Amino acid sequence: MTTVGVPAGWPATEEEARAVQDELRARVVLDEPGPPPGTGHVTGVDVAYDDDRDLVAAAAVVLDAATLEVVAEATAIGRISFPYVPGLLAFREIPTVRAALDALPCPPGLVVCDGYGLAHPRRFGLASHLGVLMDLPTIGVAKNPFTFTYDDPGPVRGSSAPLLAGTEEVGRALRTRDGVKPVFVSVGHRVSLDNALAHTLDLAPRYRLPETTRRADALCRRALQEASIRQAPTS
DNA sequence: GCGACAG
DNA sequence: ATCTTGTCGC
Repeated sequence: MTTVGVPAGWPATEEEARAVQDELRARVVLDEPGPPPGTGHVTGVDVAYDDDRDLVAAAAVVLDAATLEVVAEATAIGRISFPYVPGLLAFREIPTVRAALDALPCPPGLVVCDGYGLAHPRRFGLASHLGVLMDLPTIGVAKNPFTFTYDDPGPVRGSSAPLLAGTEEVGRALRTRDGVKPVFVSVGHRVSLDNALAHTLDLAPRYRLPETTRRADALCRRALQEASIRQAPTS
């Protein structure tokens, strides 16, 4: 497990953060299909917070895309680098997530983020931001529609419908389980929307959420617990 | 101005 | 995100 502070030059205000997004947005690559679904490595990343102790725990869990077995995992502990502001989530999560990815013993392959990529007020959500900074193929799978609207997909697993910002399609609502609320998939960096959907469906054969985010979520919570206990031991 | 708003 | 027990259902 590695420890990280707030990076030098990290945005301190919302205005600075938005300016960073407006500049980095130009580097997003949308014309690559990305790794073929079902092959290679797929890595889930997620973060847990302890606002009282100013702690962030991030986890990266690498799965074999064909079997969904865990191949490798890593965690990182950091300081909270930005408050939660809708549209600026990346500034809160990226430093620690990046450290966890750097600590992996193997290449992550496709990275699956808990949140959005293109589906973002300035079309530069967490998945796109992480992808550009680390030059990795990324997608975003979110649990909520954020500010977007969507037509309800058919009731059967695999059905999808456009996720809309006005009339612009910024992602898809994808049903991963029969009759269960869909997840919201958007492209991050260097992956097509069709492949993003195929990956997400492959990664969720049984539960609503992809195994990548389920594994990463469980691991970062464990890491946060251990870090909190270490900082405030019980006597 | 008011309300909504990924995690 | 996080605070949190039991409970309804396959």
